[in-house]
Amino acid sequence: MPATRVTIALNARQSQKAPLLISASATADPAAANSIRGLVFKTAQSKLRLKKPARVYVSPAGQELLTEEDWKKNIKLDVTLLISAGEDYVGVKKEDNTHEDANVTCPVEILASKAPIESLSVTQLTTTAHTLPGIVHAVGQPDLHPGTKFPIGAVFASRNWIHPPLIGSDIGCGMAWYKTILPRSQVDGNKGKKVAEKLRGLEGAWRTRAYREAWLENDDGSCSVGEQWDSALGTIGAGNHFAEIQVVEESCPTKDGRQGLYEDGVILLVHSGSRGYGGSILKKYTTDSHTSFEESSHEAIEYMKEHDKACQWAQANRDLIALRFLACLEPGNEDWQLGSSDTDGTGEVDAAMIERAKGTLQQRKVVDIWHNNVERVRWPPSPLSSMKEEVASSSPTAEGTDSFTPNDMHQQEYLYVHRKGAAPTYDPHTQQPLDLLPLPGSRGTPTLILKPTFSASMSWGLKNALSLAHGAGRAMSQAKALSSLSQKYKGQNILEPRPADAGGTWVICDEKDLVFEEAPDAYKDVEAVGQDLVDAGVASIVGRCRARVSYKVRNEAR
DNA sequence: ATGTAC
Repeated sequence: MPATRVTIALNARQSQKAPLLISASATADPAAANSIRGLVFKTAQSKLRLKKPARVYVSPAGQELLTEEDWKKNIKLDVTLLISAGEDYVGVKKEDNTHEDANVTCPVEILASKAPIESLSVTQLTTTAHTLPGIVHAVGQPDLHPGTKFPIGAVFASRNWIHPPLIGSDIGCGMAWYKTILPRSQVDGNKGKKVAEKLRGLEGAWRTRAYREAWLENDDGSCSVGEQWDSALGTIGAGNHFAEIQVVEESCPTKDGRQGLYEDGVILLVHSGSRGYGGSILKKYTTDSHTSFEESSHEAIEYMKEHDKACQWAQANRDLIALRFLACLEPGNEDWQLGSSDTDGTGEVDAAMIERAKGTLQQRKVVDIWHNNVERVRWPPSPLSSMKEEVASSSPTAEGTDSFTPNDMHQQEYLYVHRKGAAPTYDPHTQQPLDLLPLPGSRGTPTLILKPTFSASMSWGLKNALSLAHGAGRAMSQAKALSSLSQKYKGQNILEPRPADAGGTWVICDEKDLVFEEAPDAYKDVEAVGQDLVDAGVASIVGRCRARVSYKVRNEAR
């Protein structure tokens, strides 16, 4: 006997609905243990978030299902059941996809001219901006590309509404740069291969549960989220995540001299997120039909708490990945000893060792940003305090635009800036502009060092929604890259530099699909993406780095 | 992206 597919919806709000398969083994008798009624109520609780389902009506007839006969007669393919918390049948409302808080005139900006933009991603950007409740500004960065439903490389600022799907499952994903003390002579050319060989023992869990929990302690307490997810702490993950040893090939110190990257320096770029935890949060709080929360709702508050925890966890994860890499790269440094597996043998957590490693790591850290998160910000952006000087000296013509002056501060409100693959232009903690941030290419292609711009002409960050591109952006879907690039490079090893290319990258990737899915050809030209940011007046390119060793995944058994 | 969901 096949299962029967029906739709259940809230009687009070019929736009909120969910599909339900009723197996043939469920019985019509509402009093039975395996009743259809029980199944419907359970689904209404989990998918429609109706705490106490009480009555069921058939739509559009409005008949209430009470007796076994009622259930038997009415459970048929594609019927819609309206679930009530006790209230009477409210009748059929006209199907209306537009939310009353949707903003059909929401401005949508795409900061690209040189970088190719697929039309599907523009449709996704515009549709999202115009249909989700509360969106007041949407920006497509030059790395914009289509996602399953929502675009990647996009920023959405909303009033009152929080939309977890716009951040996605990898909450807290981002990038951090750390300095190493290696001279470039140790990573250039064929030396890169030797360095790649040293990168071992990085797959799988790091040390013990007790060590992981100790690593997750921070100033605000603990960001441990339970062993189920904590066990992945210190691992890079799959997809576009990586850790990369790079050489700074050009670098222009910024005028305040705080530039943290020096020419010929060897640095480590870590791109990873919250592993399984972020996805579990998205799943826990959203259903197919319930994806947006008003800021004061209980769900929004609980979601934000877990979101913030995932961001902390992801940051601790990047730090631990860096520690594990540094233990391989600088074996003489005792501060990194903690990064390797526990060879002391005692198994006891050495708190002093953790403190020392964290301290030294923070000294090495140049920048760490989240590019998948939601942040509450004052809007419209005002000249940040460090920018006062430039405000004072800005020309009177610029004042005539929609730019903001400190006098207008009281007109600001708080909005939620949702970033899905978009880097912030400032440090959310200090509220100061970032000196630099990475715009990674892919493997052999350069990573640009960006410096965000703040000026009256881009309305102090309104134009780019206080954000920049987070990478080159996909030019091909994973499926397309896999099929076309595995053909193109058939019989070739694209994980080593070509013999003529001394400046190339040694790639560690023991997953054969990933080799092609993440090949440079699958991405846009990072120089075009960077130039679009410059042309839009939102960033300058202050330097370039090149990867020497790019670590994706290693099969240790090999 | 992911201790995926079907």
